[in-house]
Amino acid sequence: MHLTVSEENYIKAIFHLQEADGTVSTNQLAANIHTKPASVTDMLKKLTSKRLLLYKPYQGVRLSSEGRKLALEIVRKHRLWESFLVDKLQFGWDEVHEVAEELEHISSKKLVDKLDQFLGNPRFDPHGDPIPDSNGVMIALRQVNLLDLKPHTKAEVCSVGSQSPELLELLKHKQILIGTRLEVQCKFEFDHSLEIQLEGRGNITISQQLAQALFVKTI
Amino acid sequence: MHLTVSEENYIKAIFHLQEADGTVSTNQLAANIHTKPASVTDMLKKLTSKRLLLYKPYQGVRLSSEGRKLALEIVRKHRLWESFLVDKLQFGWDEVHEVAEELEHISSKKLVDKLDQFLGNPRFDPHGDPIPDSNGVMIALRQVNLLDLKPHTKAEVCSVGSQSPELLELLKHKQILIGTRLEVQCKFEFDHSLEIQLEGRGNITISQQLAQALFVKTI
DNA sequence: AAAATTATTTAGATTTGTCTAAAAATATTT
DNA sequence: AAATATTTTTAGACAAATCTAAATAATTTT
Repeated sequence: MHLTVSEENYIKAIFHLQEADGTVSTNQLAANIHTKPASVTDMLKKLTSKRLLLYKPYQGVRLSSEGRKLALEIVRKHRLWESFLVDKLQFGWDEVHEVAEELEHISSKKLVDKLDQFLGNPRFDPHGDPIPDSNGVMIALRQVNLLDLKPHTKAEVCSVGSQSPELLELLKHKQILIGTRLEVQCKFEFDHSLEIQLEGRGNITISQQLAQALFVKTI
Repeated sequence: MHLTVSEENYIKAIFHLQEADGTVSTNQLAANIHTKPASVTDMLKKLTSKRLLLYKPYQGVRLSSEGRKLALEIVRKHRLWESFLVDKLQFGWDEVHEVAEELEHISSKKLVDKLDQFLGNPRFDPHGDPIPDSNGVMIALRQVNLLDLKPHTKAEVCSVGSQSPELLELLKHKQILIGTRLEVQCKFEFDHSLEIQLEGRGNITISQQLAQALFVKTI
């Protein structure tokens, strides 16, 4: 099954968007891929006819198992190339994404597997995201430190790093508890503080010290 | 100046074809790129309007200096990636061409230069072809075609004239690779075949077609 | 030099992936 | 539940890169 670069980008975008929702809307995709909804509809029909999507007009779309398999291959390539760029070519971890967006479309399966081996079969990329193995199996990212959470990933607080009264006092004040859902909006290099959105509430700022004490799981 | 993959392939093909002739015909290009002459004409007009070609209808085409500069960038990328695949990922030198055809279109200049450095700034690729430096300067090969080698001159294989799988298969079978040392014993007028002695091995016969595809330097 | 052949270009069609504008379906508000 | 707003799809157009078939230019043969 050979896909064009454009088709691969749709598959990948749907994969990432459906992590959160399960089902992805036409407008969500259009915004993500920087195209118009009409173009998305066309592509959804095309990929559906290739049996890569489960698509009901007006009802949103999900990957078929075949589509999911392809998505994982693309994600694998992306993350392996990012690892290569950072570990071997000394790129900064913040400047590899764009280049990896190009490299992920190189098709040779043999290349990917040899690259994986060359890198020592890394389990995580430079951003901490898990790398699917050559069978398309990706370990679930269970608990990550809130400091390590990527912006715009939805997560749920699942543990705290200490039981100190001072910490609990602060959490109480900010009304953060186990199960609270949130999304990192942005990170500030200067003091490593985060701006996060609490589900159903507004945005708040979290200090480095506080973020370090919170563990979340992506949802 | 951003070029599509297709445009880059035309620039590269013209570069390689004009080495021999100076000027390249529409049919030559069509055969090389596996398209029809009509398609070539369209592309020549397009690339000419971008000032990358010197093209007179019915009179053939050459690269402009701007076009030549771009061609050298593509050749540089191709040969660096081939070096990477062979030296770092342990590909066989006869299986890298196709993958490098894809990798050569990755656009990041920074990537290419870091790759070059990572490889130790190699001067030649695994096929013995010179790699242009980051300023687009490529050293000339003082190499002679095996057909033109005088009998009883010792020489060393330093490049092959094409990357076709058929040729590479034959070389593999005869165990001839870059660096193999040989000496022409005699030439036969009838079919232009050669008898050559491989250093450390015996004598073998080389057809005209094969000799034509091998370039050597005297030692 | 005229005829025949070959090479090249032009004209018009096709596919892919995109777009805008309008229509239709769904969701939300009153 | 009717009106309004939003989302999604359809219809028709466009640019890129290709194709086939026909026309034209250049070259070779007789």
